Amino acid sequence: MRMSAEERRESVVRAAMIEFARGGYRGTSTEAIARRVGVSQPYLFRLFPGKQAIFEAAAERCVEETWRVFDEASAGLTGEAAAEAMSGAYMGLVEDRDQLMMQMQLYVSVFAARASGEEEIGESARRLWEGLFERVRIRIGGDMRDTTQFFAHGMLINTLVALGFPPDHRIWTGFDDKCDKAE
Amino acid sequence: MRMSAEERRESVVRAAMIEFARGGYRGTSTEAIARRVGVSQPYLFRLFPGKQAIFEAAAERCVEETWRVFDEASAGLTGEAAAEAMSGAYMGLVEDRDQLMMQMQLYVSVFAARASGEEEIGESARRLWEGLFERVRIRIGGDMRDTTQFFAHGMLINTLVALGFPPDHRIWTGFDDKCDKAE
DNA sequence: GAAGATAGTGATTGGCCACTAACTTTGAAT
DNA sequence: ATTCAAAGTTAGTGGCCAATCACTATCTTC
Repeated sequence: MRMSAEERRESVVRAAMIEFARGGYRGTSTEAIARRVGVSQPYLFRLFPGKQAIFEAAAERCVEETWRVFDEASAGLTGEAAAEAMSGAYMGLVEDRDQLMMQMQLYVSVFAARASGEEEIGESARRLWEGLFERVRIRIGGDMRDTTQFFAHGMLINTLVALGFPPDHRIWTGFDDKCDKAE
Repeated sequence: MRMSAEERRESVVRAAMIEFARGGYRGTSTEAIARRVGVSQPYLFRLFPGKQAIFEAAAERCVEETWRVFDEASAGLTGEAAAEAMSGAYMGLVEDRDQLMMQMQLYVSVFAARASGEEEIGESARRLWEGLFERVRIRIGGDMRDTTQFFAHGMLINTLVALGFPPDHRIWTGFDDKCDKAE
C-alpha cells in the first residue's frame, strides 16, 4: 500500500475525476477523494498544494483521456471515416458517465472561477479545449463546420447523460445514425 | 420595498437564477441570494422550504424563459424559418450568460442529485427538458434529426460561453451561418 | 545498524453556511 | 385608534470542510 509520491498523485487524480464528476468542485470534499484513494485527508495536501490544484489536474487528465479515446478509435482513418469512428467512440463513453460529467464540471467551474475574477483558469481551460478541438479538426479533414458539428453532438450527449435519459429513450433518436451521410 | 410574499418570491427566483448560474448549487450561499434580493437571509426560508426549493424554482423558470425566447423569436414561423429564427435568438442569449449558465448548472446539479440517490429530481428535470424539446420540435416541423441538431448547437454554445471564448474567436466559426442550407 | 529521507497519520482549527427560534414592524380593515 | 395578520429582522446553532501542525512508520544507503 505504500507507494511513491508520483504513483500516489496518479491515483489521487483518478479518484478526483470520479468524485469531482459526481459532486462538482464545491460539492466534493477532499475527505471523499482521500477515502477513495485510501489515504488520509491531510496527505492530499502534501501531494498537491490545494484542492484547486487537484481539480485542475483532474480536468487536464480528463481532456487528455478524451483525446486518447478519439485517437485510438480513429487511428489510421481520416475525413468522414475518422469522424464516424470518433462519434462511435464518444457514444461508447456514455457508459462511463464520470468521464463525460467531469467535462461538464470543468465547464461550469471555469465559469464560476471567471465570475470571481480568476481569468487565468479560463485561459488555461480554453487552451486545453481548443487543443482538443484542433486535433479533432485535423483528424477529420480540417473542416471547421464539421468539427463544430461533431463537438455540438458531443455536448448534447453530455447533457442527456447528465439528465439521465435512458439509452432507449426516444430523445436519443438522431444519434443512432450519427452525423454521417447527410453532408 | 415591502411587498407581498408572492412578489418577493418572484424576485428571489430572479436573483437565484443569477447567483446559481455563477456559483452552482453548492457554490452559492443563500446569503448571496438574499443580499441580491435586498432582504435578510433567514427570510428566504419563510418564502421557500429550503435552498433546494429555491434552486428548483430557478431551474424551472430558466427553462420556461428559454422557451419564451424561442417562442417570441419564431412566432408565426414554421419549419426551417422557425429553426433559423430560434437559432438566432439563442445566439442573442450569449450576451446574457447567466441564462445559459443556469441551464448548465441545472444539468450538473441533476447529475449530482441522481448520484446521491435523489432520482425524483432527475425525473422532473427530464420532464421539463423534454417539454422544451417537444415544443421546439413541433415548431420546426417535427423532424427529430433537425431538433437534435438544433439542441446540439445550443449545448455547444453553452460550453463556449462557459469557457469564455470571446465572440470573435475563431472557434465560433461554423455558427455564423447557422444550421441552415445543408439539410 | 545508524541516519537521513520519504511516505503517511491524528488531532485540531477557524471559517462558512443552511436552517431555526424568537422577536419587531407595517399595513389595512373594522 | 385598535387589532390582526402578514412581512421582515436579529441572534444563534450545529455541522461540515480545507488546511495546518506535530508526529510516526518505513524505506534506502553506507
